[in-house]
Amino acid sequence: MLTHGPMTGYRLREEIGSSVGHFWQESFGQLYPTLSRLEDEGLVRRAEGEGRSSPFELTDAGREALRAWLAAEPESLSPGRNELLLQVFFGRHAPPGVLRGHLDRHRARLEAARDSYRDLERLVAAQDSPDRTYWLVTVRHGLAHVEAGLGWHAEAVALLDEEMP
Amino acid sequence: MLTHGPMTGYRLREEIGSSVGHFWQESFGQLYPTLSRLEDEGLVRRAEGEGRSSPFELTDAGREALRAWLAAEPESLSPGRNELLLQVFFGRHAPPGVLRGHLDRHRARLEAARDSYRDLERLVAAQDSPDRTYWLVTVRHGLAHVEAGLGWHAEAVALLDEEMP
DNA sequence: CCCCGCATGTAATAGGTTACATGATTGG
DNA sequence: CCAATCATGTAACCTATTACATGCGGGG
Repeated sequence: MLTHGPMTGYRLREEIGSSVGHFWQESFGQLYPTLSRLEDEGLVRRAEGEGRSSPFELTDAGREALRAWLAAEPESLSPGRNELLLQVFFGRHAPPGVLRGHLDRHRARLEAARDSYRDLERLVAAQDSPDRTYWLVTVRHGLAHVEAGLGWHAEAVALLDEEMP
Repeated sequence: MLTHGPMTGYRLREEIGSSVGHFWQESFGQLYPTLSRLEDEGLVRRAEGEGRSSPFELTDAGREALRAWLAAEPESLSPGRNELLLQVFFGRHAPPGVLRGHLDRHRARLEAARDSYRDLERLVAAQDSPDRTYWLVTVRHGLAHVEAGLGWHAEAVALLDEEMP
């Protein structure tokens, strides 16, 4: 994230939240110790602090480490846990109507997410930055999955309605 | 999972892996302590052990707890972390071709996952169980998301190829 | 002058995985 | 009889979140 320019840890977290927040997040309890470690390893250094704070900036070694990380095979993301799906799986034992409620509230969350992805898409598409296409691709990922979720919802409701009319 | 019948902890984990494994997984280090806790709480009990092992079975209180959990609002799943997307986001700094390699290997993994979901779908669709529809819905979820991922891959490659022809 | 936002950090805790240790049973 | 599988559990470790503690500076 420091390729965007020198930043304090606090600022860094804001930047993370407003750009890669949909698929990556860091807490302060993680950020500050990590920054110290990176400083020890010579990958970042404290820039001249104008005012009170001391922002961090990338060193040449840091830029090199970034390139190395980009070339490394990404951790194939584990499926993670999805409690809603677990409830669907055992749905036969649920009181009537309960599952439908879970699914409909899920759809509402997906629709809200779709709206915010669309806003973000417009925002990214409009800007003139060398990063533009890369960022757009990550937004399209979010959008594609949210839309898949909405399609699944419709199908799920149809299938389950047959079951218990 | 004990609604399927009494089971040992070992068996339970196998069952988890082969049914809800795509969206939920448990390790032994988690399973055995949890079973002990559930026994203390009176939600499961050790069934008559035919042979060496002592399988667990649901108590009435356990079945009631299952219904209560099914009615509870599911933990809205956190976005999680996706290292591939992070690499795409910072892709401008990557050596040429590297990103494309990551994406193509990702596609191969998705295609393999799609195949195994399709197999599973046939398997579930063919069986005659009161749980059939519920299970099918969870499989369709996996399939929908894998297919969304494949669509995204094609789009991503197209967008990035414009960028660096 | 007081509150809010910027800023840094630590401690407690949670949640989970991996590795280790152990032993019984069974099929080849 | 030996290897693989079934079976149970614990200990170490790791990763990350939450809460807590602290302080500065600027605007109302």
